[in-house]
Amino acid sequence: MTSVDEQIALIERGTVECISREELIKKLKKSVATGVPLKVKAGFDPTAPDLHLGHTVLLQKLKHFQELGHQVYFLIGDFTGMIGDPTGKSETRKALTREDVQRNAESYKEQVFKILDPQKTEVVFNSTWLGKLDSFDMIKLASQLTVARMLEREDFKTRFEGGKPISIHEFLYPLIQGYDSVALEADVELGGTDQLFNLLMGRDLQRSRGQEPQIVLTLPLLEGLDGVNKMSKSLGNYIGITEPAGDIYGKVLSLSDTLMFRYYELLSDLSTDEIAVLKAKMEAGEIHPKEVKKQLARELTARFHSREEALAAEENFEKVFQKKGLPDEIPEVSVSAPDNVWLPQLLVDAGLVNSTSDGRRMIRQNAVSVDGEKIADEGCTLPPRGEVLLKVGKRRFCKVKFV
RNA sequence: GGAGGGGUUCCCGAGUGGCUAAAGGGAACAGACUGUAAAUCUGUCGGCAGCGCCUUCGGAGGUUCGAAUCCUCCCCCCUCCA
Repeated sequence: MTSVDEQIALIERGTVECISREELIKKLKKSVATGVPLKVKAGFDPTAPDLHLGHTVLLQKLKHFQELGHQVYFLIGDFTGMIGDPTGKSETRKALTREDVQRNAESYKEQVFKILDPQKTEVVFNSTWLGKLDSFDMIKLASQLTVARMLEREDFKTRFEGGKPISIHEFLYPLIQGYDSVALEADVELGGTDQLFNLLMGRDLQRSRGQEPQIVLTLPLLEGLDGVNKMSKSLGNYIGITEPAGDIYGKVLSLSDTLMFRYYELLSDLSTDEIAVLKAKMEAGEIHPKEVKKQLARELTARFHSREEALAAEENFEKVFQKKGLPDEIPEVSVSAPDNVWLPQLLVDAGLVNSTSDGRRMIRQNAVSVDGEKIADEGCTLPPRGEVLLKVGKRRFCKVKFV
């Protein structure tokens, strides 16, 4: 087994906070001495089976623990998922059924094991123990915390002060998450920096039940493609790990230069020294920033696909965007039409625009081309024969086959 | 339980009877310039087989030639008091 010092070094790499380091050392020493691995917990929301790069920051850290021989508990928060979280008002979130949760869990496993070692990962569901709590237990749990304490949490506080609604059950979330740590007797829990409050809750609850409090490790939140908000599916600023190689590659390349180094720091396997060298060279004008970005794009694409696919994606990318050519794979749509087709309608059928009005706007904006010819007339119609290649803007292509 | 404020198009937010498909900002999209970077400039930003018509302002009714704007009931949110 790796020595305590070496373990600490790997564990601390890239983490924001470790509460507390002394306790962690103590736990590691004990683990080395007894040969008993630490229980490392991380929780995931069952509603989002699409993992993105933001999640991988955490997964990489879990992987580090596995490499050090510890036991990872991948916790799926199905209990909360089945209740249904009403915070996102825009789309009244449906409560998940047992089947949904099960399906999502399978999808999780598939994705997670691209990074984690399935042999050393235990997937657990919090409904296993939370489902057994009765109202009495729940109230008892709730009595352990005051409202003032709750309002210490940044997002609750801002919402409260800003006059935004907070439902009572949202107060229960941190408690429930903390209770998970009690149930698992977790030694370490990982989470994003935004989870700090919830993570600490686990410590409080464990302590109050006579358990040794878990170590809390927080990891930085990865900014999404917009460079402002954290990467999240609902904001649509994410790179999913199951996305096609070309998409991952392209999205990485569209990052801003500043954000690029953030991604290097949080995601790359390069050492901090290597990254510093790259940055210095770029600033000295020895390497073009685009080359630095390409390297990152290759690395990340290869991680979720393969080296070959990453290179193919790069080649394709250059063909399409630098030489304004055509991608290797263009989606194809079959359309049947008795008469000449109005172009805006065809664009809708091909899924390139949302409505004919939208299509007309695009034509007016000189964004539409048919077989490489820019179209200026929104009244344009096409004879329904053979195949045509439609293009809207720079990156929307579709081959339409008339049948 | 009482008093007051509010719910507007993806988001924030103006709009108190016709000039409002609805100001302004943000996001997004397109064009120019680029490195599908940033910044900047320009334009678009409900729908429709086609520019005139249709559907939108929490929901349902009503008044009116005409309603996001007025009335009634309902739903939801916030603040203060108890």
